[in-house]
Amino acid sequence: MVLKVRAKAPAPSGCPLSACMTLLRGAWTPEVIWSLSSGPRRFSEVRRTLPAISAKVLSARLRELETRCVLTRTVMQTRPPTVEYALTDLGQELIPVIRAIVEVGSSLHQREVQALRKGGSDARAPATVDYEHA
Amino acid sequence: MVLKVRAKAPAPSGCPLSACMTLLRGAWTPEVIWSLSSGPRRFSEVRRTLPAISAKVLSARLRELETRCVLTRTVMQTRPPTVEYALTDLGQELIPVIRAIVEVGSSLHQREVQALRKGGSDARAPATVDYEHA
DNA sequence: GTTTGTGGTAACCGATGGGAAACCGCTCCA
DNA sequence: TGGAGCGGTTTCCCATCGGTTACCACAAAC
Repeated sequence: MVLKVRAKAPAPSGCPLSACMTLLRGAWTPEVIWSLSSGPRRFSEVRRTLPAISAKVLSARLRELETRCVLTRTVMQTRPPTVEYALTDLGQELIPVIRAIVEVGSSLHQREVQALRKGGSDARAPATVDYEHA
Repeated sequence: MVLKVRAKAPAPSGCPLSACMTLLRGAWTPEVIWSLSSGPRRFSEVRRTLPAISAKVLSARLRELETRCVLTRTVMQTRPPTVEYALTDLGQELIPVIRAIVEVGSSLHQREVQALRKGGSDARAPATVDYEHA
């Protein structure tokens, strides 16, 4: 039995685009960061702001973001102990990215509204143009 | 056999964050958009700028981005026929997002360099702080 | 006449992802 | 005595994702 050699690198490593995207990868990741952008929150607080996320995924995201130095996890000496998650400096750097994403998302929503007003049935027509002359 | 009802919506739909992230989802998606940001390119040109992407995935991404109105696909009447991909207005709107991502990626790289200079062995230490007093 | 380049598609297949549900110890409160 | 809330973990399972390989037609170039 010989180990299969991976013919293509999983990530171009040198690329800053892929480097940052690994921080944002995975379901709910931007939402979790966004939820912490207004200040530190506890597990159940984040969960309440993101009602559709499952505990497992939220737990996994928080762990990953911690190991990637995007946020810190602080166990408070209370009874019962509570845990607080807060963005690091690196996490704060991601806020402009997410803000930019939200902006495009909003403009996307406005496009849809306008498309609906205009009639809507051809709003989703394929964008392909066939046989344009060169 | 009863169809399982999806108890949780796959996307919070109203959220502009998720709305925009669906445009960026999937391996290589930001890279492909980035590759087209400097002007229209043909299939094989994009492939050359992204040597590690497979034809299948590039093809899939281009199709998806077309149906999502991020780019247009134009078949040129040449021999042999060539196909040109270009960003739409919506695609152009994504450029600032990707630029922001690249910026964080670069700063990430600088952090790594600094961490290596400082000694590096503890650069990857867990960020958890235990037992902080409330 | 074989290779190169053009722009893909189809089948296969292992890895990963994420949802659902069950479960955990602990403490406060009724 | 028994919830309810805290902050998760574990297991199961299915869907999807993405890489690999093979293949297509056509034309120009070597």
